[in-house]
Amino acid sequence: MGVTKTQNFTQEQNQVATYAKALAHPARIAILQYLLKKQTCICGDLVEELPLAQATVSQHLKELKAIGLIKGTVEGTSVCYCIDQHKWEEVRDVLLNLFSSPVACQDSCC
Amino acid sequence: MGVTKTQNFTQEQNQVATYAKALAHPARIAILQYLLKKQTCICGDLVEELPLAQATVSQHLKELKAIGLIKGTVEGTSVCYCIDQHKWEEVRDVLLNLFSSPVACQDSCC
DNA sequence: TTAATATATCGCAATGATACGATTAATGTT
DNA sequence: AACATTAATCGTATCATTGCGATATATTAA
Repeated sequence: MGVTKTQNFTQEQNQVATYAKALAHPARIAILQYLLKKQTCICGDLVEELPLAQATVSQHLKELKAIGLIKGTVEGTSVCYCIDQHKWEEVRDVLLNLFSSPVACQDSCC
Repeated sequence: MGVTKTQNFTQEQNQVATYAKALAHPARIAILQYLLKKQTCICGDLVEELPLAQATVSQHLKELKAIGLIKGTVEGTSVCYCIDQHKWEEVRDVLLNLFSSPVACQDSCC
């Protein structure tokens, strides 16, 4: 059917999956890394940094904005993008919460 | 086109995206949580735990196996599933490495 | 050997994601 | 006002993902 049965899973499971999906494309990772590296808002020159057309970059930015991981502020003819610190830490914590669980099953168990 | 231009991004960007994609479905999160909770291998009763058909569960397991996050051992008529500790820690570290970067851009900057 | 049980794979249908050219919208410049 | 610049949106093509019934495969039990 191609439709994820979201309603049959817990809120936490859906949240982790939603955050992971936002990170599930190298272009979006590249955008986040660039925003982190520059230590400031990026106004404009994001398209030149990526090997994708302007429309495609805009679409990836839209997805990151949709979950609140980045925010854009109109600044003249261009738009300044920032990582949203609160959401950034929330996503980190949600992922960390899953991966903080120790793996009990050792090599010998099966 | 619908084809991700993988070759135009760095290995690290693709790695993060690949791991994130494996986590980008609530059913796969549910599987991992169940394996963590049970503190041991799970032999058989995974299908009953999920609100999905057997074929669909098998497919999600296949995806987790494809990146090495879980491993299956044939045990009689059933298969025992474990989380692979090494891969688990690697995925955790790769994600943590991205999210350990501080967000320099504060509220006031734009 | 035959039957039962459990898992994987196949085939199909429906929806989602990716990519980009073209267009639109908004702002600044002349 | 007219033009230039920048980003968002639209339309469309293509491939990927999700889901499940049906079937194949493998092992155990009778």
